[in-house]
Amino acid sequence: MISQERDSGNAATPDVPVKRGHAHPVTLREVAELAGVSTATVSLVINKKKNARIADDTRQRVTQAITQLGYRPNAMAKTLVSGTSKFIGLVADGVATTPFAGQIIHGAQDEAWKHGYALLIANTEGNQELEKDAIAMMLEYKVRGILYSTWFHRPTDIPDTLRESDFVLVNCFSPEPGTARAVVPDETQGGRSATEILLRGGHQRIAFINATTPSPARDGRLQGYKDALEAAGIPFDTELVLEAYPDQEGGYGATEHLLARNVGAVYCYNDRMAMGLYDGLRENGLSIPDDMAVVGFDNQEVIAAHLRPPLSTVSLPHYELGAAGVRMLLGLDAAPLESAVKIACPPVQRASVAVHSPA
Amino acid sequence: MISQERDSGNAATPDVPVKRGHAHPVTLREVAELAGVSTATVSLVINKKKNARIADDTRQRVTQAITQLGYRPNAMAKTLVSGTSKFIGLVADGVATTPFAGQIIHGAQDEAWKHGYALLIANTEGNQELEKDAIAMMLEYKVRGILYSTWFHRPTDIPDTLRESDFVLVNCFSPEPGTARAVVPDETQGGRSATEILLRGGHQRIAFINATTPSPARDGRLQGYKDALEAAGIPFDTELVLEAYPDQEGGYGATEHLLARNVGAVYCYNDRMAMGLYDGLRENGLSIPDDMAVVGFDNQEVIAAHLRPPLSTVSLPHYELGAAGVRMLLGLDAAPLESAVKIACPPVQRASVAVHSPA
DNA sequence: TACGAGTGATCAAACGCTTTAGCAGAATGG
DNA sequence: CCATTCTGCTAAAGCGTTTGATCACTCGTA
Repeated sequence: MISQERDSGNAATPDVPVKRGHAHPVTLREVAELAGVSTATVSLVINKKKNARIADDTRQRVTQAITQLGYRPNAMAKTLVSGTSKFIGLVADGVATTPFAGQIIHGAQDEAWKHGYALLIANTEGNQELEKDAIAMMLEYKVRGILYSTWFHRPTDIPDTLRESDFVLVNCFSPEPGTARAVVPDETQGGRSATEILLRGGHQRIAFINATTPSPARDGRLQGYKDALEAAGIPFDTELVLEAYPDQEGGYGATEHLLARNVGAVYCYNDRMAMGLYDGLRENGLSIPDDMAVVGFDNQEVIAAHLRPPLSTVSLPHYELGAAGVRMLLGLDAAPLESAVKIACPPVQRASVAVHSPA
Repeated sequence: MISQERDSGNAATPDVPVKRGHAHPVTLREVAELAGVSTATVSLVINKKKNARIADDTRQRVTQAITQLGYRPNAMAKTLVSGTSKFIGLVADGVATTPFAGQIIHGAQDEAWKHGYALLIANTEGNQELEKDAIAMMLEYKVRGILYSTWFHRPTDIPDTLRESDFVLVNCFSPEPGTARAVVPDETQGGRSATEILLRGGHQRIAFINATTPSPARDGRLQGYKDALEAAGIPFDTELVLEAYPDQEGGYGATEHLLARNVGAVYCYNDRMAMGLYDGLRENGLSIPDDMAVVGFDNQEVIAAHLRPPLSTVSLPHYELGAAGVRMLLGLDAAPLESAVKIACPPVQRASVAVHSPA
């Protein structure tokens, strides 16, 4: 005990806050006693209450006592008084699992932090039971609100308990419109941007390899493709829309069908398909972007930025989704109930599409 | 008031818990009043105190009141009384950012949940200031302990404030041994396993493309390679160890040097290098695994499982790191101070190495 | 009959903080 | 010189739980 009295080597600086390890935490009262004031005064000083009248001298003594004791407020006690915590809950059905969707966490965390909130996360892996428990836990901790997110963009049912709190759907939306605030990626604009990259590359005959799996992404990305063509005055040709399972194998498998279409450019439903397609094209002795210009979708870093050549694509704005979700929750962004707010999917140009030098 | 008595449209099912939206939350006292008992009794019932004597009849009335009111305990109040919360803090320098390391979150979350804890996460992106604030926040919320994690395996300094709480280093370790509990991947065993995949494939002359960037991984993976060779009675040949920047471009760039070595098998420092190498080999008209057997390291799902052919590799056990970290923190796993606990990197065999049929 | 033991439930303090009403004294004004 | 205002600070209630001490009974037993 005695030997613990001073930190070894610290003897020269006596007024340094004592390292108390896990000892009994310092409370407001102790600070008050040291400063020779009431706890009320200390509280007022700490919270810099605007209309509290505190003598400068007193203020000094208090702050001095605080640092001397190494006082740390007990957030639980605060919350108990105020009724709501500085937590924002994030329940995810797999955000932590899937690679890039972890950005939702990241964006939410950054934005939350910016406003003095901390993130309480729960990964439910789609397990209903877990999900219920997670939400219950968050409610018990009096979270300011809950972000309910999915790892891929889709409609989702809203658990009953979620309604006991403020909440915002992130990367998903309610099938019945008007019942929940939501923020989702703008698939249509994304599809349009992707197609436009190819159009700007001077291509006219552009194929689209869509996913076989039904989803808002599938519909939106196709719509964007159509929109872009229409805007460019190019008639939409059903023949040029293929379908494949949205992964590398799907993209690879689509190669022959693609080649049968006699096109010079292709827009893939996602980067993984594009990656598979790269292999397929290569096996056919075709080079990218000269024989075939390719764009993907998702901007899945590990893939897109490092394929040979690097893949032009469109970003899924996961980070922004998380951040926007938090802002909506806190009422900083408009959050219409009628329909989901759409976040742009910005195009990312890389070498898989050659720049067009108009002859 | 009167008009609120019943939920509109709910008149037929009077005993259903009232949906109270964000109204004043139900407290213990209200439950007690409804049940005609004291709050103490309600508390005892809720917490199923073993040595509390409660009449069955009373117990009934209480539970009935609870569901009728839709009571939810206030975790903050509980925590205030008990002194520590059911939170485990996770501070990460980029776990949420980098794709597969999100698994640390996932593993920690699952394990924490299993023991009744929730995860409080903070992504510091390496920002010291943020980090300090994050830890402070966690301390204020009286977390049970903190997991301090890094997105790649490395030595790390331990922030002072961290010591005010229980903590475990995850995927990193203290440069001064004996000062902190830690859990890290077993790079050496991983390197050995990777090499063994090739050895089992019947290869004798095996190159290793190591990273140029110094790190425990670089050292460990090399050591494992040496160990495996030694165990197989193959002399270590410095010539066969190349170095490159650990990404796709690095792997690609290493191709020619590799080919100059006249080897039939190569073990890459990571999957990204292997991915680049695939391109390089292909351009040289070589096929995998016939002309060159390849193994990687990391088992980065998006890449490894979907290259053509799929890549044999070794898993970085991020999920397990997170889970083990939590177990250590809670004292469920042994957690020596002297040195970091090593978690196995299990090999994952895929088609990039042909099975050896001994002649 | 009275006593100890058991039973079922309550009392009240404590957890650490915020906040409002209000008090004592100093300064100001008429 | 007294009334008023201002200044600086405190007392105390309250936030929703937990928990050890206690209490009012009812039995069985000596």
